[in-house]
Parts: sequence; structure tokens; C-alpha cells
Amino acid sequence: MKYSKQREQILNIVNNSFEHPTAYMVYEQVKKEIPNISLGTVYRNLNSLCENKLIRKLNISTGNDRFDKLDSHFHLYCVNCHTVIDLNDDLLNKFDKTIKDNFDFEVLSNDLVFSGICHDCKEGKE
Amino acid sequence: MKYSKQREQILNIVNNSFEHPTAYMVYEQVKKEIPNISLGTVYRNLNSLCENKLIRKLNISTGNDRFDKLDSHFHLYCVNCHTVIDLNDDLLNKFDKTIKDNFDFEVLSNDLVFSGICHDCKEGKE
DNA sequence: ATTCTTGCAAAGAGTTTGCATAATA
DNA sequence: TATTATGCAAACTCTTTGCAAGAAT
Repeated sequence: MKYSKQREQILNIVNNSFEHPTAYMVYEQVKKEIPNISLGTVYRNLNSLCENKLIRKLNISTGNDRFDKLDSHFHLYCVNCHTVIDLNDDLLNKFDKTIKDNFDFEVLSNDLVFSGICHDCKEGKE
Repeated sequence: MKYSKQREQILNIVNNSFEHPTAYMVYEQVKKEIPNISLGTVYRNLNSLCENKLIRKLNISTGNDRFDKLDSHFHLYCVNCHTVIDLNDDLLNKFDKTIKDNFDFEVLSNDLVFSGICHDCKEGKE
């Protein structure tokens, strides 16, 4: 990647932000410093910064909306054997309660993925 | 809500799916049974089913992509005001430890979204 | 009879891309 | 000089919406 002041600004803005800005929000910020920057440049840079692992997009929020039944989604994903382990409601409720107690936040649904190494893989069972 | 066979089919498809289908994927499925169904109808029904809490959308994946620095992967998302609240590492570590204790699962990374109603919205601050 | 839902097509919103120009290495 | 980035605008994708016709209560 060659240097550009546009990209530098964009990276700074994301790095100093706490609001998880959208591309447009970043665009509005950069424009204060580089008034004639184009929205296309902002999109291009946000994406190249993601590809180069300097920033990231939140969640699956790329692409299309995805729909699901109403049970909660809470699983462990083993990065080695790709098993998905479903977790139980007890643990889920416990986590939700922790959130409520700490943030006075009423959890309606969750989508939790813990990625790592499962018991079997850890023991070399592959 | 009045009955329609389109909506019934759509609900069935989502309820029997394990792939978190997109609207278009649902559309392709329904078409097998109701060949002349329109994509608009699928969107309308998916959304009304969500409003009536019969299914749900995953994550924040409504609206725009959001970008973030490379540190935390752990958020509360208020479905009312769309605020995204970052959670702290203490809580994260606590959750990871719970997983480890319960499943002998070594967490490497997580992507956790708790969706619900934040403190401010609950108090009607809009 | 009234109300809700549909199919269709057009409009919106968000994002990507082609191209000529400008900046970096 | 060769390569990469930019601004602009058009194109593209996903989603929503207005409308007249059809189905459900």
C-alpha cells in the first residue's frame, strides 16, 4: 500500500472512534480535514484497511440480512475440527444476567460465538 | 395478521433451516412450492414475522456496515437507538473462563453480540 | 364488505467500480 | 517512470414501497 493522506485520516478516525462508525460517518469526519474527498475513496480505504487487518467490520454485518428461528444462538466453534457445540440455556441466562447487572441492559437475543480449540482436539484426538 | 400460504411457507422454511438463510435464499426455497411468489412478498413477510417475534434477524446486520478498531469483539447493541456499547475485558475474560470451566474449551477469540434495550431507552430517554 | 396480502415494478439506500487524473515510490 | 490512489459518476445489489388486483375474515 502506498501512502495517502486520505487513508491516514480514515485510519485515524476509526482508531479514535468509539461509535463503530459507518462508512458515511467516517466520510463526514474526513471531510472536515479533506473537504473534497469522495465517498468512494472512503469505501475503498475502509475495505483495504480491513483486508490488511488494520481495522475490521463488525460481525456478519457485511452482505445480506440473515434470518433465523427464535431459539438463541450460542455456540462454541472449534477452529481445528470445525465442530459446533451448542451451549445450554443455563449458561446463556447466566451471561445475560451478568450483562443486566453490569449495564442495566435488557437482553432480548444474543448471537455468541466463542472460537477456539475443543476438548477433543486439545487431547490430540484430531 | 391474516393467514396467507406465502407467509406460512416462509415461516416453515426459516424454522426448518439451519443455515441462517438470506431473504433471497428463502425466496428460492418458497418458489419451489409457490412458483410465482415475488421477492417483495418474501421481504415483507420476513420483516413482519420479525416484528411479531416469530423469527429474528441475526446481529446488527441490518443497515450499514460498521467499522471498528482491531481490539474488542464484544458488544451490546440497542435495537431501539442503535447504539453499540463496548464491553470491557474483565467481563470478557470472565465469560471465557466460564466456557473453559464448563466445556474444557480453550477460547481463542469471540464475537459476541447481545441485542436488547439499553439503559437510556428503557428510561424513555429515546 | 372490509381489511390484509399479493405480484409487479419502480424507487431508495448502501456499496462497488471504470475511467481519466493526480500523487507516491 | 511505474505503480497505486483519487474524485467523480455510473452501475450494481439489497431492500422497501405504491398500487391495483386478489384472498381472507
